[in-house]
Amino acid sequence: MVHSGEQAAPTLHDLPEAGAEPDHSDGSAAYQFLGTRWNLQIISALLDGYTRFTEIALLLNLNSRTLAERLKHLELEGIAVRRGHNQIPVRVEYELTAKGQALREVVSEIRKWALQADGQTAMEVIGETNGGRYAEHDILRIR
Amino acid sequence: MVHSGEQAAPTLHDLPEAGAEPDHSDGSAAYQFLGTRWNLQIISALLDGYTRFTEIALLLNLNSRTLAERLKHLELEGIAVRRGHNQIPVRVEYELTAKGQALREVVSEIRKWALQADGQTAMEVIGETNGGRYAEHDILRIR
DNA sequence: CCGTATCCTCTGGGATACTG
DNA sequence: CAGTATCCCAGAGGATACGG
Repeated sequence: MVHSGEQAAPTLHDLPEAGAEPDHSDGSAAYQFLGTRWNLQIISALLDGYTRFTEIALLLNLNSRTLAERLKHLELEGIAVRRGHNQIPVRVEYELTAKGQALREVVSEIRKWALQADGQTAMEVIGETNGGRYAEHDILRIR
Repeated sequence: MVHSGEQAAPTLHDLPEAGAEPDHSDGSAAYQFLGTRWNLQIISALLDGYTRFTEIALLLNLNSRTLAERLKHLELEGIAVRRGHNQIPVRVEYELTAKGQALREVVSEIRKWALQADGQTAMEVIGETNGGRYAEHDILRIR
């Protein structure tokens, strides 16, 4: 991408060509989008009120190159908007559009799942380790 | 993977080392997992009752190599189980565990989102195109 | 039918350095 | 601070062929 016009997921908007084969392939654009690395985490961060570029980069420990690309993608999808307050020092804020806010439910469910999944995993671990102590793994952190 | 023990997402189970830096980085394993290409689609397919290997491969237009790897991963995560009926011709079925079934809510929310996202997008498109006809794009297909 | 084994290409994305 | 520009490579994953 860096090479010739960065571009992550097929921009939601796109259809293989009206006359092509009844291709069920690509799977819904939504899955494609949500299934793209970092997108969920970034959205999650935005939902939690993190709006600054650097803030998010630090939070997710994500390099600026990738974050910039993803945010640009979110903008194209109409999921987030960039609001640049031209002042010194530069201050930019990203926030979710209605479409982006609508993902709150999705993220919410994911968090629920992660929690119970953690529980189940913990039980498995407990089963195979002795003592009431948790092993030094299986701690699902939800950002 | 084929090369040296294929392995997609960090197996949910894993922690950078108890004594490491308070690394908030990696983001929850759940996001890592759901944010891995194909996982969501495969789970969605399983939720919809598609249980056969070939069936899923065709449905998602996914090659066997990748599908096999992902399914193996799902098994390791305790999200799906492989049930091999030893008969001729070979017949294998994959089904979700309780942990996997729990993802139904997540998938459900994603579908809802995709639908309304589609609506919003359609409206935008309508706004910039004339006539009541939809442009030949923006058709969100849900797996 | 259900995979595994190879080969091989493409690109995601980290590291690093630099601008406005 | 908020990116952009490069360099660069491990690894995702498609195509193809084969095996139980």
